[in-house]
Amino acid sequence: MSGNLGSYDVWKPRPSESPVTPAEAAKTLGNSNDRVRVHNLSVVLRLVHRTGGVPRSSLTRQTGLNRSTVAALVGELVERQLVVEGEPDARNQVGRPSPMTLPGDRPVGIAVNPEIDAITVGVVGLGGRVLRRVRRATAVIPTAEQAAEITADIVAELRAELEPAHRVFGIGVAVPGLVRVADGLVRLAPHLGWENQPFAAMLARATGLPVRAANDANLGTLAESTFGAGRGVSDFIYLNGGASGIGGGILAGGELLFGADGYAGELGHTIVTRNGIRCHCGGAGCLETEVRREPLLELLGLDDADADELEAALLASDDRAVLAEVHRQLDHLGFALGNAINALNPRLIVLGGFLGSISAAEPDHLDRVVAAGPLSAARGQPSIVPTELGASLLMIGAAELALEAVLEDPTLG
Amino acid sequence: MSGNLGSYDVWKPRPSESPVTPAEAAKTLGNSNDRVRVHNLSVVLRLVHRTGGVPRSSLTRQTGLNRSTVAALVGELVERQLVVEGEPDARNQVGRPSPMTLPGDRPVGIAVNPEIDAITVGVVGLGGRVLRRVRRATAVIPTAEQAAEITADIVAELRAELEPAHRVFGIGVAVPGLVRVADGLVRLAPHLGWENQPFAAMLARATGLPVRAANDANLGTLAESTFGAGRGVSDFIYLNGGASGIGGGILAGGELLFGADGYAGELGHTIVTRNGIRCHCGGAGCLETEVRREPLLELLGLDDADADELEAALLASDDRAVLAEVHRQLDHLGFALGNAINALNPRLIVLGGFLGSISAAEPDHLDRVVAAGPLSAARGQPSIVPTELGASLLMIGAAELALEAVLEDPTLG
DNA sequence: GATGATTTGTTGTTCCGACAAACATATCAC
DNA sequence: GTGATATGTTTGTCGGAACAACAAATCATC
Repeated sequence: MSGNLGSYDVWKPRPSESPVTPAEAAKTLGNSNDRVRVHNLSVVLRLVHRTGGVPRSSLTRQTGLNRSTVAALVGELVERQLVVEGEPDARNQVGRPSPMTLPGDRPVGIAVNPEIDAITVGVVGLGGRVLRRVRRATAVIPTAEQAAEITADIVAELRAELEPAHRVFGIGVAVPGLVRVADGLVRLAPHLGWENQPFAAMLARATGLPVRAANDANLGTLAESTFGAGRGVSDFIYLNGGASGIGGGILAGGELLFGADGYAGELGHTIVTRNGIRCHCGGAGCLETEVRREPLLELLGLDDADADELEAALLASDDRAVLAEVHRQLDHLGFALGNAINALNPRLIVLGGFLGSISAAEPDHLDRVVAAGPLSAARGQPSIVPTELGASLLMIGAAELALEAVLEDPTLG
Repeated sequence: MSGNLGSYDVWKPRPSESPVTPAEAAKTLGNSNDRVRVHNLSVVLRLVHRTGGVPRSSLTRQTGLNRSTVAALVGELVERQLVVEGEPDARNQVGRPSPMTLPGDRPVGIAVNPEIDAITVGVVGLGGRVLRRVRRATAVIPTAEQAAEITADIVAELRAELEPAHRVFGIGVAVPGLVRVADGLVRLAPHLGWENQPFAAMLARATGLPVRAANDANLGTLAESTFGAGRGVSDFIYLNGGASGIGGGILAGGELLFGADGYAGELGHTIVTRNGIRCHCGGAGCLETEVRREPLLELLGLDDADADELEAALLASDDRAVLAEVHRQLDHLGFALGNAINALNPRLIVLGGFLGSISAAEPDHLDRVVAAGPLSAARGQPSIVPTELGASLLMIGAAELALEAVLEDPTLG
């Protein structure tokens, strides 16, 4: 129940009783002291990563480990170029100053986000720092093969620049669709027109780097959890409204919820009305068929607008039809959120994209709808807040997937 | 990523970056080797607990630990009377026979389930074995104070019988309502008429034992996960239909999902229709106002019936009105499940109580409804199965809560 | 600005637990 | 019976974290 090596962590026994395969068992051979070491290195590195830099004394407190142990751990991480020690924080406090432990510049992860009109590739260092960002427009919607090829080209160029000063630990892909996280198969990405495309495998072959893939909104959730509005919150729901629909992710018990295959969090396809419009997904009356950006843009007489522009236009408008549409959409959103809150009891709801815009346009409406939901009086309301991370959200989230390997086992470095 | 001390387990870093209080940090003092030991003891004990007994050689394989280490661990557990070694399994296999490691009889947890007309208390040993079960009927619906008093009386009687042969490690309470798991406050138990009753604290004071409390359906989920239909499945949804409504629980990533306060899994209050009947919970059109046992009993001309009798009656009936009502209820159930599946991507749905009955009466109907849901073609269907644990479900689940302390730290024993 | 209190970094030692190797034992197959 | 195989048992080794004692750097106070 309490921490193991430092209160910062808890052992959680794997719950399944699935027999361990010989291959799996073989992986666990070796000295257990090594494991303890790896774990403690991981704990320290994650703390530095998440905070972007902390005094070493703070690491000692937060991990509960001995001063000398933390010194040794940080020393090893410095040697592996995963962290650097910096000048002590200038603060008014008695006692010997403690050197800052900062994320190192060397380790980076590559983030990839294929879209219908472009492929974006980013280079992200520890601490969620986006170092580079390349957006390559495509003439047509790329096939998975084309996307892998284009991405591999960009990655090759970036590596030529980056290495050997930096070390690329892997690639994380944020896919607008259903992704089987186990092997990175894109089961269905409707807007890209991809179905059953082993995109992670393609990209791994083309680049020689380890590749992991997941749903874009799930990775957005991860990013918000580590660096954004969800920092320090162990249970929240993230919902993002984009041009291609509504994506979502669930953080539960401090863990991103993937579900059995990685398809969890598809709150955009929550059915919000029994006799609604048919959705491409096979259902009808999905949240994302009822709550869309287009009707709002049309009513506002806008051609195109990003979330900020849309929000400004909504706030400036006093058109009754606009207000009615905003209310209609917020009602649907509130319905979906109400049921999700009921199932998940989150502490927080984070809204991104145009969902943030319509919520900001009528700040109290959504709260009221949610408050009218089941059990809300007894349970209490989660706060509803906008995203904190802007354009870099997906880059950070996807890179997190790539950097996870070093964060979990810093001796890889 | 892989296991630490034995592949059976994974370290999971605590995700929140909340600063560790000095008190918390103090708890983690001490030799880290102790921690490793405690964890490995815990792993072995849990394996024995879950399986009800395994050869020691199997423990070696499953944990990935060294033979000699496992021998030492089992030895310590035997010394602490948490497990016993038995005769080797008679099997046709070369090699020296390995002694069976069986759950010890000494450690027990006490399970409590307050209901509107009775309080049930059970004594459960490791391996989910229900040793005793006392049901004390009450003339009126008990208040929290009364329930605590009655329970304390029963517990005192049981302890007089049990001790010192057995050792009671704590009390787990399954409450039909919203329970704040952190401190066992019963936030709202509508049928009992309890509101903001610190039931766990009351019972702890009255018995002197550590008490934990949680929602009954959540504990049912835990029981099904450890010993029932959900064994070995890391992502499933459990839904139970009882006389007082519909309760649910979610197992996600191998962990019971409690949410921010412990109110997660309230799928009985999923809103399934926009203009439905008002529910006591404050919402309207909740699943449990639309899907109820009473209309079925009425149509069948039954006065009262348990799940099995209801199921038999449903299967025997050829009344059109009955069928229509079953379909109506399954449609609502399918709607709620469809949205939950969409959010959580479970591998399995476990139905208990009369929900299992109506599903069994029309086996394909629910599957069809769920299959028509959003993204179901791409995602694939979870299987829908009935519960495996019968009357002992809540006893086992609640006791699990009590035994969790020893399972987590066997050196307490 | 010296002095003491306080906090933290540094160094050498100790202790504990898991592993490894060698041996012992019990079963199966022939 | 004999060999192969798997597992229990015993003893020694090794690694990592804790601990203690000391050193260093800051603040507070006079």
